[in-house]
Amino acid sequence: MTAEDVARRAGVSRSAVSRTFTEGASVSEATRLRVLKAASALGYRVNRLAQRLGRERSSLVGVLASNLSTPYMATHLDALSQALLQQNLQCLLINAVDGDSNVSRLIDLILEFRVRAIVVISVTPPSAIIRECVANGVPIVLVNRLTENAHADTIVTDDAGGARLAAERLIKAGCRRPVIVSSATASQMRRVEAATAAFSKAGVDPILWSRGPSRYETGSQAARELLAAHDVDGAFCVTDLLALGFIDTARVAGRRVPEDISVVGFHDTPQASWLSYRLTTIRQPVDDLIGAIMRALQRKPGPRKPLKTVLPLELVERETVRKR
Amino acid sequence: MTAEDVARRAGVSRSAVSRTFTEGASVSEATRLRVLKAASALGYRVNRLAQRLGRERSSLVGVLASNLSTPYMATHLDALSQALLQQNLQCLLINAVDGDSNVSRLIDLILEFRVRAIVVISVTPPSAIIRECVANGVPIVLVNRLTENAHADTIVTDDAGGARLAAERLIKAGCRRPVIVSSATASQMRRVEAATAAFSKAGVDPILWSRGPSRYETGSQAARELLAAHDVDGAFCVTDLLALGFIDTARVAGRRVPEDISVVGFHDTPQASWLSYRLTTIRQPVDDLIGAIMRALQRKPGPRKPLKTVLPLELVERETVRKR
DNA sequence: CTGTTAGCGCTTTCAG
DNA sequence: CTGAAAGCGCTAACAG
Repeated sequence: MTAEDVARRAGVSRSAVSRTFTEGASVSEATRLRVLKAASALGYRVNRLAQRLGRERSSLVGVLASNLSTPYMATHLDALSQALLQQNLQCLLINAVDGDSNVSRLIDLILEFRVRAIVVISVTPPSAIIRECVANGVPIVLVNRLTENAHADTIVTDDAGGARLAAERLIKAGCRRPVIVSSATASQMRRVEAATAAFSKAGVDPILWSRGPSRYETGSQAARELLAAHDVDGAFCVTDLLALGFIDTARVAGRRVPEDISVVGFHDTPQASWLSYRLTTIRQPVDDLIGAIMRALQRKPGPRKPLKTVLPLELVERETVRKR
Repeated sequence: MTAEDVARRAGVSRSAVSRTFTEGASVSEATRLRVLKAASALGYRVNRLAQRLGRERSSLVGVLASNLSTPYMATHLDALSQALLQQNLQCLLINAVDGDSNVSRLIDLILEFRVRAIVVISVTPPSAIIRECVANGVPIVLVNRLTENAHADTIVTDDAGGARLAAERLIKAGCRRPVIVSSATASQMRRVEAATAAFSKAGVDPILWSRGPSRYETGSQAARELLAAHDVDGAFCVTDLLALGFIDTARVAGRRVPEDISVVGFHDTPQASWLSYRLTTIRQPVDDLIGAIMRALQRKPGPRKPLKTVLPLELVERETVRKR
């Protein structure tokens, strides 16, 4: 079913058909109706590929993500894909497997679809490919990736500030022998550094533990190793998932949270508020994040100053830090 | 940058360019190299839209989902999108908001992209639109949606069988006053029915509770209401999320799981194995599910018998059912 | 193996 | 407001 078929059946030209399906084109109500009728009779529907082939901006947005099953990423993707749909944008999802071998190739793949823009979550593309996107007129927005690249739009949450909040809370609770557990990704290391600095400033010297992927089991392993070897009274886990694993195995080992060990997480995923945990954590403002992304996508095409947004984080106080 | 530009620079015809980028086309190594060189110098990349516009099958697969942030859906989507990428298929993701107003419109939207196939998870499209897909030569595969429609490929897990397993386990544990908690979606109701039947067969008459969305909070609410009103000794929650919420608030209310109440979930999401829960549940074989989907996508085009797959489920025994 | 020649389905000037 | 005509970038038959 092509526009031609519809035109023939409606007894008009194919331009007329095109026009009735084009927002704000000039067609008389009469022909519009005839076309519409013919179209629905024939089950015609615009071919977006051919449509895009002409000049118009595509409605496809490439989304490069990874670790989708993680509560944190899942929440993000959910919100993002809903927002995209609402703006009449379609989401071309590429799920990089965790040890993102060649991100460049994946972005390249996305570019082949002549997308309107690319949103990158949870992986870091090399600077060269970013430049290439921009050269191709495809804005690229990096979420929570710090990059030196001056071309990409970047939206980051204030990881350092959040980590500081976490460390300070622990200090205020009287922790003198804290651990910081992370799984060594770039954005996690930023949190580790900032927390370490905050602890130092208060004269306490945290033990650093950093290993493996960002999973519940990793937090679990951290607790097993750390509690056996050290006399720990507080933990900043740079991810809720890590924190939950940590808490559970600490409890299995007979430690009480928060009485014996205070724990602070990061993200405020849904699980953090579950009654078994009531985790004190740092809230990522998902809605603001998505809002910023959408704003970046809405910008007019053409050469523009890249957008640099940083979102503040806040502590959400629940029950895994000792009161005093 | 078009194939034409590359051709000019390499001093060949545009067909030569096309051929070097087509798997298994006949080009001499010499021209292939020259084209490749010119292409990379120019930063050329195939335009998939135009490519598809010709005859060839698209590599786009439409995925219609919803509730992406739910651990269960997140796990699925993660696996599915990885599998697609691995097969060189791209994923056009449409996230229907929960109360899926007009699924038809969304499928229609997907169809506009001339996808190779559509995979539907977690919403149920009307029969009419399914027929339309098939009429358009776009196979549609329905995951865990029972439908009378004879055209769609369907892949379902044996919900009834799984529910029976759950009920039988509870009976074996000696539960005489069980509840079944669900949140009233179609596939959940199938589980409710099968479990009810299994209980009846053993001469026990379960209390049915069915309300709200499939969330942790719903399970929590169920526990609050049911435990206040009835003397419950077992619960089959038709979703892990429901089960987890149920367990947590049961414990807050002073009931011990499994000593006072045995609980069985459904799905075996990652959280089910967390140490705070160790939930006995029914395992959904995600890999098999994905495997079946991919198999459906791989099928040759053209008129074919729809594929009907049903996957068996199994009980995974952990620690929320009383031993005896 | 290679170039030439038609399209694929749609949008968009440009005249009428 | 409407139709005719010229592409958009690519692939595929068809001769050489």
